[in-house]
Amino acid sequence: MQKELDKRDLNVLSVLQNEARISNVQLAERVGLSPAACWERVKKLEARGYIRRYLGEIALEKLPGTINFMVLVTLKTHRADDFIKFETDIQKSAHVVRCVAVGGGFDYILEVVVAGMEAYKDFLSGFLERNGHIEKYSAHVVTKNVKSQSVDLNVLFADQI
Amino acid sequence: MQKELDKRDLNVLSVLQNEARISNVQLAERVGLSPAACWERVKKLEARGYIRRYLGEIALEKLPGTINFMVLVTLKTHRADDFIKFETDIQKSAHVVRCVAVGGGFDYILEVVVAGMEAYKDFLSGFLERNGHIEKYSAHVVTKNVKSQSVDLNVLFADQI
DNA sequence: ACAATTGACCAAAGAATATTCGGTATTGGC
DNA sequence: GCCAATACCGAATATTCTTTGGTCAATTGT
Repeated sequence: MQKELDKRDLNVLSVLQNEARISNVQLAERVGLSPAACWERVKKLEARGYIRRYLGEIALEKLPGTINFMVLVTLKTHRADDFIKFETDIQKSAHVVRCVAVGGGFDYILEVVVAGMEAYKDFLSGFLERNGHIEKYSAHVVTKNVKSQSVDLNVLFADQI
Repeated sequence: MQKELDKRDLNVLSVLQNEARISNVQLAERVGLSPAACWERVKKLEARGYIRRYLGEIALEKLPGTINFMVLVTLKTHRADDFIKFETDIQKSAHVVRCVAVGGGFDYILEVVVAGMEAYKDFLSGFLERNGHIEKYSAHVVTKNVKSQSVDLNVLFADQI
């Protein structure tokens, strides 16, 4: 199995990234392959882990009463064990939709979705306060979704395409 | 056209959110509808704007040299015009994949993807420094993608389902 | 150099799916 | 009661998926 992605692979990824429900026939046309060859490539990209999954972007703000907020978290202690414990807790919470570990000033950035003010308070007092590992946090309600798009692979790897 | 989402709509959204490429036949089975009825529902949900689009989640960290980072931004001034200008700039940058406006302490949180150290520095010095509206910012390199999942609509609206 | 192997590709075909269409039942006004 | 609107189903056609077998070119081992 080859190690790198060629131009066509990047092309396939680039299309699927933005139009996950495109038919294989159309995708094949776009990248200049026969449907069968294209299908093989997609399956391989999936198998090799370049495509994690396909998801529908739901307009959560249209659902009544949802509150979206970001939380910056600093842990008390920074041993490997502390990180693991915190991250397992995060995985369990259905309200945390995203969590990245970051460098510089604090440790994690979370994105959280709840279904109302009550759930919002419950999350902060319940989940965060009860978690013994957290030194401090700051919660920031999302007031507007300014932008949410995929990386343009053609821009990102302009030199390789 | 009805205003609310019924139990089945939430069900459909819940499935499509996580498995955007599921076949309509299988989706119909899961939500207990005929394929035709299910198809109509999906099309309506799309037309009503509850489903924004379908996207493939690409494992960017597997692509060679990509750097992912978050930026917290505070604007100098806070008139409506300042926000608009900043947001238009954001829309133009292919490297900014996400931007939310937030309350509490600072104004925006950005998520940025670049293809190497050089592009990273270029972004900070170029895009951010040159933008006259920014008072201060802090950049935080993402060291680990701890979690990235969709909201569980069944949990979020447990009472309504 | 030269098989043998491998991988990517294509065309074709059968299986499965999407999408359209007509028709029925239920609902909510009027 | 009656009409219109809506949600649904089953069936039919158009399109697609997925498999299969075979060609070709590049790669590998000898």
